[in-house]
Amino acid sequence: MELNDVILGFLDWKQMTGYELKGLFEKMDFLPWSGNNNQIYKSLIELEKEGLVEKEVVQQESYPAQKRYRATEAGSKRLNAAVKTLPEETSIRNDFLLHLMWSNILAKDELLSLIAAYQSKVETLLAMSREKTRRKPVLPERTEREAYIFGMILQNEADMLQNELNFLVKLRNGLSNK
Amino acid sequence: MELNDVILGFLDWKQMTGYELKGLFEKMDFLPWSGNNNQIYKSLIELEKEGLVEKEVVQQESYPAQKRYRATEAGSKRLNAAVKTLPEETSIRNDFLLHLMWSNILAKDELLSLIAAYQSKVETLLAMSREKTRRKPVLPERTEREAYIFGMILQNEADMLQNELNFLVKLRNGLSNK
DNA sequence: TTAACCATGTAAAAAGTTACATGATTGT
DNA sequence: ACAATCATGTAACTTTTTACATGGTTAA
Repeated sequence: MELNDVILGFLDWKQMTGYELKGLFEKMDFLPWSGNNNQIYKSLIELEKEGLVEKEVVQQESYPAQKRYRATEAGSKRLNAAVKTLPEETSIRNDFLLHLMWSNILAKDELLSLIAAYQSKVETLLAMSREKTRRKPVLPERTEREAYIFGMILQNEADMLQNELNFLVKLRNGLSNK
Repeated sequence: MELNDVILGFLDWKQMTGYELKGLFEKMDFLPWSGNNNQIYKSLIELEKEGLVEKEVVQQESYPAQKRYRATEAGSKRLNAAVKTLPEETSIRNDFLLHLMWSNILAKDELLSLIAAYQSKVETLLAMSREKTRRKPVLPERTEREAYIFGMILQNEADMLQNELNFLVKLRNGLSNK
């Protein structure tokens, strides 16, 4: 699933502008293409050219005109096909492991404080993740099943972080006598 | 830690060629810059220009000449500094979650078979990961501590996959009555 | 004879991030 | 006054992946 497919999913859920999409991408950390993501505007133009979305221009008094997009029939079909493909394997980029890899040049106390520093970073991220799950954003909840699924997706991030913490604890314990 | 720093780590461990480095990057899945990675040659030239590595050209009868690199004093220093920086947060790219996100358009049996298909993929990856850990490649084991650390790094991949499997099982259980 | 290995590199394309650019409005 | 929000886009840059390019050797 690439960026365009995910956008298609949102626009199949409800009509919205590029600006609103940007906000959603920012909030949902499990989506790649985060940060200051203006490729969305380019994608929308592309999707429209392919006939997968259609737009409606809404003039406003005080703000610039909105371009409100929604998925077309063809867009829904394309989304359906994309969802059914076999998901790619999860790719993880763990910078901590790269540090650990060459940590032999560190003294023991330096190594332990590196681990401690990273661990507290992960703990902070976990707390933030839980907080975000608690006051969850507006999510598609068209059915009970969908509501459950989005709950699980939000949960997943915390699971991963907890797993990382477990690893760090194991690591420290193993290091204590070395 | 960027590509050049990781290369520096290898060359601080022992002298080797770009070709050998390529092989190691391919084997170690926790390293980004995998696959057919020829940027290594460019990096080596760059590192040499910066005086962080030095090369020795070894002529061979039947094969092309080898350029054997090793880290310089300055290279070791740079590596040391890089290792001490606070590691970046782990970034995960989970394509399965993107599928799940818009799986509302699937019938229940379609959803379950999507999950099953992905699960068996993860199971295969886990088996492969364990197999790789069993007959581990030549790793730096300059000290007992380093040997332990590389063991843990290899372990980490399996941990992550197992965690993903646990998530999938939880998901299926939760879906059974929806 | 075909694939894998040894050994080096260049080039192009794709994907992703960051910065630039504009400009009114609303809340602290 | 300053930051954040609303709203759209372009441009440049960095990173990563894929393909091209060469050419001998060794093992199944």
